[in-house]
Amino acid sequence: MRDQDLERVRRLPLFATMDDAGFDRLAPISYLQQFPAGVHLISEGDQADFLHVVVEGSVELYATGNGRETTVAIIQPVTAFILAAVLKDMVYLMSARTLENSRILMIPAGSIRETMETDTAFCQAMVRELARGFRSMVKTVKNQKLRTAAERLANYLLVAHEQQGTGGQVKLPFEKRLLAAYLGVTPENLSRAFKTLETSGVRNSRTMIHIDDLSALRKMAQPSPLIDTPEEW
Amino acid sequence: MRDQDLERVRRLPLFATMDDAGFDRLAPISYLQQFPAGVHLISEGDQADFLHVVVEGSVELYATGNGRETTVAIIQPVTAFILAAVLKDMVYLMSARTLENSRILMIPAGSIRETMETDTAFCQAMVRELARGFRSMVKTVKNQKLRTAAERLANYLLVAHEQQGTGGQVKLPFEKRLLAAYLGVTPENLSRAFKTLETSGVRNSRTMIHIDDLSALRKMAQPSPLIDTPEEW
DNA sequence: TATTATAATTGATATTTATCAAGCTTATTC
DNA sequence: GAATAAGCTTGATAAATATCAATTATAATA
Repeated sequence: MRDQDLERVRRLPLFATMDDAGFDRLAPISYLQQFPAGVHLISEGDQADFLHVVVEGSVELYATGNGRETTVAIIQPVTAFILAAVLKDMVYLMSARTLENSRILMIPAGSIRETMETDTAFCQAMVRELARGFRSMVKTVKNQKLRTAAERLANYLLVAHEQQGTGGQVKLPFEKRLLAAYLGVTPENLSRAFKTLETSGVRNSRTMIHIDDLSALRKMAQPSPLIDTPEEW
Repeated sequence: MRDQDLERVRRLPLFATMDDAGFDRLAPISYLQQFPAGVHLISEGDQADFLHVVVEGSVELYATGNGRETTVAIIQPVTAFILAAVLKDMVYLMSARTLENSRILMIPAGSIRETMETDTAFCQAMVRELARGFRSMVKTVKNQKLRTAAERLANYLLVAHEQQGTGGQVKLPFEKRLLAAYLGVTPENLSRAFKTLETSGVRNSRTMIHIDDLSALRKMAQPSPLIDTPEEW
């Protein structure tokens, strides 16, 4: 494992307060691997053997059932994912695949549990991360149950615009069909939702979005910090 | 606080491993209160000042937005709820109200956080409970995004039937309009979903449901342990 | 027991969303 | 640069769900 990657993982809030001895024990028994886009990392229903950390690239968490498939989350660096299954020594509820060339750190699940039992600071960091994940999922449930597809898209664009800080423009970091799956609609319906937002000052061409009237979009979207604000550490 | 209630809370897995000194510190500064049905306990957006535990009765966690309202969870005894907001010292993302006459224990949030910092066993119990909550929310997202209303109802009935163990019969523990909100549909649409399930051997009158053909219902529902199995401790 | 209130059902209609197919645009490969 | 593949848009139609209103059934109250 490269020192540079190790440093980036070390600085992750989840690991930042872990004592040195514990971290030094985990590093040599973990694997850091490079994957191209589209590689299957995890299958729902599989036993959670590793804690995965996205060091570079991005990962899609998705789920299937009743002949359908949906995107539950999109993981950007540097972030661990699906801690819950690891901590409870259970099966994964979601599958994962790389969206682009990605470097993934895999730490054996047993070692994570052992470290958590002896390292109080790590245990508390775990509590914060799990609480963050729980709140994030609650916001997803609210977004899905309380809003139409166009409303979810409008709010997504407002958040992305806020994060990118590029006056009036938003660049989607992935294909539109992935955004559709994430928002819980078909690609055709996402296209129609974009069409609907034209009357609220939104123009788009492929992954480039232009917001010509921010206040009109806000009015349409009715954003709420209890749904839209990304959960921080 | 009655000794009997104290004992029931003590036996909750979240508190069962807490050391005696810590538990003895929390008990005298907590409040146990009796509420009639329909009482507003928590408002989304409010600062999380207490950890709430349902000792008796039941509590609905709901959320509002865009002029709509939905039920996110229904809490039965003995269970704590919305730990995440308490642990991170943040606002509640959900509101709560009693569904029936209920006894609620309220433990000051600051004391919970302090105890977690010093009591390793309690911290680890917290990790398990938050992981359980996270997984439960993931299942809710999957249920909502991957299934139709009739499918969600069918699976709900299968789980309830399994839990009640009453050969071919299920008694809904609350009104149908609450079940509708929980499943993410209007009361009218829930009624139509029940109608749809008649061809799968389901009859109902008010809160009493009869399942005349379990295998037909299973076939229609396509249950999955990755969605339907209630998350245990 | 009768009356009133509430919950649930049913009908009609509107809206949202999915499905299917075809065409267009853009990216990739040779 | 041309051909091919993939992503996206658009049109038509079907299905799912919401809304609104009226009726029926059940529970609560007097």
